[in-house]
Amino acid sequence: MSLACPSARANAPATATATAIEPLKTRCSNCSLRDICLPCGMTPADVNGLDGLGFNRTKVKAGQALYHEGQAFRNIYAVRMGTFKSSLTLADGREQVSGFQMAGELMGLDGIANGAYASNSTALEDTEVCAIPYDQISGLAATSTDLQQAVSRLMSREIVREHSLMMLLGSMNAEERLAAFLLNLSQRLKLRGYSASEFHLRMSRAEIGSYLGMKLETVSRTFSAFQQEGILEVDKRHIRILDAAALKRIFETRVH
Amino acid sequence: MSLACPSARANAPATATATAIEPLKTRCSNCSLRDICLPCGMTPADVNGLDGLGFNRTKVKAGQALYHEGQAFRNIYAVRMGTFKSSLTLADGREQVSGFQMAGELMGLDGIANGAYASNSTALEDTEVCAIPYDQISGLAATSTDLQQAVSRLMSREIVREHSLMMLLGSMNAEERLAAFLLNLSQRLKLRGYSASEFHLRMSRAEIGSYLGMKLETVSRTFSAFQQEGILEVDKRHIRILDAAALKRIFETRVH
DNA sequence: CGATGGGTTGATCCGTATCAACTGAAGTGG
DNA sequence: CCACTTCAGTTGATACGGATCAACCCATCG
Repeated sequence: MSLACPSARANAPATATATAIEPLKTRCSNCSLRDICLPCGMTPADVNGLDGLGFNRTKVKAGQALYHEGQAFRNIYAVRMGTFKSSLTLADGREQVSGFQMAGELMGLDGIANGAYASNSTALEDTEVCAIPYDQISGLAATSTDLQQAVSRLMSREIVREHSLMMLLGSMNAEERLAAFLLNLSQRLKLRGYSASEFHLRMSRAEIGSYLGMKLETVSRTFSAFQQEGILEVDKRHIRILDAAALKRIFETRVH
Repeated sequence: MSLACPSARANAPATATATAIEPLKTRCSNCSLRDICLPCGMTPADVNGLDGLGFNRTKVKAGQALYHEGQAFRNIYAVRMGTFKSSLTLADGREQVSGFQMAGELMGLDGIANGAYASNSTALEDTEVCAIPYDQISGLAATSTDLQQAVSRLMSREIVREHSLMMLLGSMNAEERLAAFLLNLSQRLKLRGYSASEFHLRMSRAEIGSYLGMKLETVSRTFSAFQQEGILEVDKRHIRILDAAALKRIFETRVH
């Protein structure tokens, strides 16, 4: 529902787990993601300030971690390409997925609080990120109210996003959860120029289930139910939304 | 688990719903909450900067709203005294409680994203808050890296807090949820100099249930179960923790 | 003194978890 | 190139935790 507005560029010291390739510095001002990433809403002058930093671009292969819980916090990351999942590790070793990030979205903001990342970030496919050194960004923020506001807005947005997820987890049933999830994905893909009605899921049923607070079998069954009702066409991870209005109705009714 | 660190002082324009009384300006530097509120971690010099702003103190009576969803965002609020609940309004009018705030904790950070509060804040008892005008604070932040960092840290902390709540809602059963809730309360009360083992709940069973994603009857039953197991002594809203270790075990096992 | 609201407890029902069997696709090694 | 394994996903049968419905207690308040 909210437009994310994170950053995308390249050039920063590689983190422990990420493979640092292509140490080319990318500039925000001519990045294709500039309108949905960090510079979103900033004046051209301030975006030029960001250019001066020149962020490192890093590739992360499918299945690899960008950072881990507890690892020292250095960078905020902006997704340039591909999809990530954020997760927490439970006491018994199982993982709880806390979000999925796509192009233009920021990751790692939870590391500011304690100087260490509070979650894991894992690539769901071959990806590319901009590493944004936090000390540089906050140094620059001291001279640019604009940038400072942009970062604050992004963090606030993350808080709002989590609010609505809590609402979902606290008060919706399986169908409502999956409907909300699909509508959210659809909307974010659309914002990035992809089809809103037909797409490929980058995450497994188990990951969707973990994120939505339900078991993978229930996710699978709910997909099947939607298909039976003519709302979706589902073939493994390929999804086509046939009746978006019905999905919205399910989501908005939010009975239960 | 994380120490909150919001602000407490007084003197700002009253918001629509709050009763503006005592327009005395409070100073952070000699506020008793200074170590757990906004100035936490700041240098004395920067705290003096905050003093210069002189925040308005506002009283909010039990049951009254401090702000509503959609209302124009002006201030961040720091609880000085009493307890608040934050909530979202669902499509069907029911409310979903998203948090409880006590002395030293900040409210309203979700308003930065879109210039309007994204949640409601309601006093659970007679309370007092410091209204911190956001434009003043961000103006001052431009000159003080310290303050800017403090605000960022606080927002990040809020993100981390919500992460763990999502974890709770996504993967814990009724007993684990209530155990986690009680331990968290206990710990926050202790941090504020109150007893960690005996306290008075400011919220109803229904509010606890909404927050934890369960029905009020289930909350009540779970309290009874804990009492039967000798873990708690429960008399309406008066709680005494008899076996904190057992509570921790329930919370940490996090089976399910 | 009746009304109201918060809380407890019991009986029952339903949604989702759990366990299990199966399919198909992809990867591995002889 | 084909058995074999492995993994994601689907589907069925059953179990169980918590929701729901309902009755009741108690304190507060007009």
